[in-house]
Amino acid sequence: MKKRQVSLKDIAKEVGVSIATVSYVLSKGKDSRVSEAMSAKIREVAKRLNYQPNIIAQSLKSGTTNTIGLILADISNPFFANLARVMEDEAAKLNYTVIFGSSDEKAAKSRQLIDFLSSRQVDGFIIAPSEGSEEQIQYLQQQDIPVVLIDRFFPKTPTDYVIIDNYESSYRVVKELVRSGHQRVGMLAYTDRLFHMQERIRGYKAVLQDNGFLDKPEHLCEISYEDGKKEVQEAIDRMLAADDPIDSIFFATNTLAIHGLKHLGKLNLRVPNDIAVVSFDEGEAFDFYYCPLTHVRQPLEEMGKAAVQSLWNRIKNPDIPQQAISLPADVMVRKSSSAIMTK
Amino acid sequence: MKKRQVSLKDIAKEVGVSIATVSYVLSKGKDSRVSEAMSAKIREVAKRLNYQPNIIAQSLKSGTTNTIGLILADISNPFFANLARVMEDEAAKLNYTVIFGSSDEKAAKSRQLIDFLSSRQVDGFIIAPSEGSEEQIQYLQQQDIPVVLIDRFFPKTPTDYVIIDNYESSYRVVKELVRSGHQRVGMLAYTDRLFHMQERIRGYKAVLQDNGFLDKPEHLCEISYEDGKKEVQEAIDRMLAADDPIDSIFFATNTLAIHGLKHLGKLNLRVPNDIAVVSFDEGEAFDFYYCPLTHVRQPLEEMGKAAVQSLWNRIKNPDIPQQAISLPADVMVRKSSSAIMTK
DNA sequence: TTTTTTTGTTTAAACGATTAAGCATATCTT
DNA sequence: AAGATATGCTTAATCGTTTAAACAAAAAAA
Repeated sequence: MKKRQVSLKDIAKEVGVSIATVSYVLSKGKDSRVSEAMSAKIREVAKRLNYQPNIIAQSLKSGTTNTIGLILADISNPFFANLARVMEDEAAKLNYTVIFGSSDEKAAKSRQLIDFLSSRQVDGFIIAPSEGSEEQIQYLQQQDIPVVLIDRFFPKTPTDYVIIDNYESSYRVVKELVRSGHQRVGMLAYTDRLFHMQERIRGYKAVLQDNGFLDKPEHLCEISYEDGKKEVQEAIDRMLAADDPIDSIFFATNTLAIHGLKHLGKLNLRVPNDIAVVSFDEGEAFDFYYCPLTHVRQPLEEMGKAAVQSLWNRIKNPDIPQQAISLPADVMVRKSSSAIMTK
Repeated sequence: MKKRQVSLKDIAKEVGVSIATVSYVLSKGKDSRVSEAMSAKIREVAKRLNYQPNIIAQSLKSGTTNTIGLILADISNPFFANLARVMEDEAAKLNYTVIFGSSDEKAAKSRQLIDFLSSRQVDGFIIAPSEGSEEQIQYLQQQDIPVVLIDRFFPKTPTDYVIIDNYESSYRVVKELVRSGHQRVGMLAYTDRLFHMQERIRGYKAVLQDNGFLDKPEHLCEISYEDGKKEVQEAIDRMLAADDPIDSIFFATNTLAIHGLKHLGKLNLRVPNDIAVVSFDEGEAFDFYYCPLTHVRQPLEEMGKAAVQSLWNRIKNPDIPQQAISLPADVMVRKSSSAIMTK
């Protein structure tokens, strides 16, 4: 059986003093009124018995757990894994632990996670909210449980959040394609109503509009999360076989880009000569792609830090006004968006 | 301020009954002796007030938290991120939560994490132990805290663990190089004394030995975790500039491979014609490498599941004999290890 | 010397849940 | 009808910690 941890009681018994005295020494240190001799003795015994305070008990007493609930779409997605790592470190600096869960972009799973983490009494949440989770966020707010959204947010539900300007970034990266002479830009997006995705789409459309291109609905394909790979393949096939085939693609996320680029490879299409490509996000994977990718670089480090800081702020200071943090994202121009070579 | 959660007390007051009665109804259900009428009423009120049991309090009472402490080298490394994801799901099935931390292969960080998670009263640990953490593991065992090691283990410290046969896998993947005619195989490993790494090195050496090649120490380069990228570059440069330059490289981990392949690219060396390559692990990244990589495929899914199951087993059943699980790994033969083309 | 203040420690309640034991009533046995 | 058993609920202890309040003894002030 697991050995019972050493408790204040054990120390108290050993020293021959009350539990309270031990607690004062060990938790208050200098500014308790316990005599120096007694303090020293208690500390010595505590050390000898290897006392470790039971955080569960402390939490029950204090009503605070020094724990952050982190809900992401999928921890195995490098975008989220990297974010998680940044947050882990940042939280540790503030003496917080992170408990995470993957929602798989499903509102039901998100709901489960929120309930679960709530009952574990997390002090606050950092959430990349999935579609349909808006009421869940509102619920947390009604309960006055601190929440910071990351990557996405709900325009109609004011919260603290940390994002990048998706419209702007999208606009700029798609414009790269147009600037290098591409006229029939296709876009692959996920079929969700989340603001970040809609903004990326809006950015894409704005570029077309501003350059006098027709907005062809068949050039914008929305992909489900469930069967992304297959749908991406079909969408690309469709856009290439159309009367008016695309000459370039904008991938709205890293996962879409990964599926898409693999498929282009299978079709023996070369980037950028046969088809140009731009994408959101980056990753080790793209570093190995034969053609360096023009992409939107999200400042993961800053986003993660800002989210943790913002949450910490709200926890310590529940009544400050809501803080919307929009960080600048860089558009990294590489070869994949360059001009079509005339053969 | 954060609203206090609804407790049994609140329900008891509302219904006009004792806390115990409420507890019996809500936790024991059918087999309590509370009358059906009373039960129904209590359940109704609980629902109306949206009662969520306080897991912290339950944990304090039960001495069990349904929480697993997971210590990995780095959650942003895809190998570990994928493992983490598998474990998260598997743990959830058993009604366990995962709290993770990244050790960065440092014993000191590992020690901190263990202390930290212990004081949070995790029910057990799954650890990919870093070099120098052997006594930490022994300590946990002395405390009868369940531990399962993953990816690595300590031969002198018997524990439950889940690994693959690193010697065998290494042997087989290096043999691929030799089989296709390579005679001067270099190896990049991390400079740690951990068993998995030593086994991979042993496998490599065994292939050389079995094929009558001299064991050239300068063909085996050990890289530190701190400055991996630079050291990999230097090591490759050195091995190529030697009197007896290598014609192929075995990368002992995915991170080494990533650094190494990028450097080969910079040197304008083509795989496999200029230099052949085999590696441990896989990843999205390698899918985009121009030359499909011969590699050892670790069964992440099975490893993660086995580790969680094994830990669960030990938690529920502290006295069963230790279980060493060694899973088979596949060697995926691809183009990167193929024969040198004579030009 | 008496009163006040300071010092050093203990008592006891609390956090929210669980559960053995207790205690009435009600129902069953003979 | 008396004793046994079953039913339905409450009391109280417990997990490990914190902390206000109480208290006794010592030191300082009057």
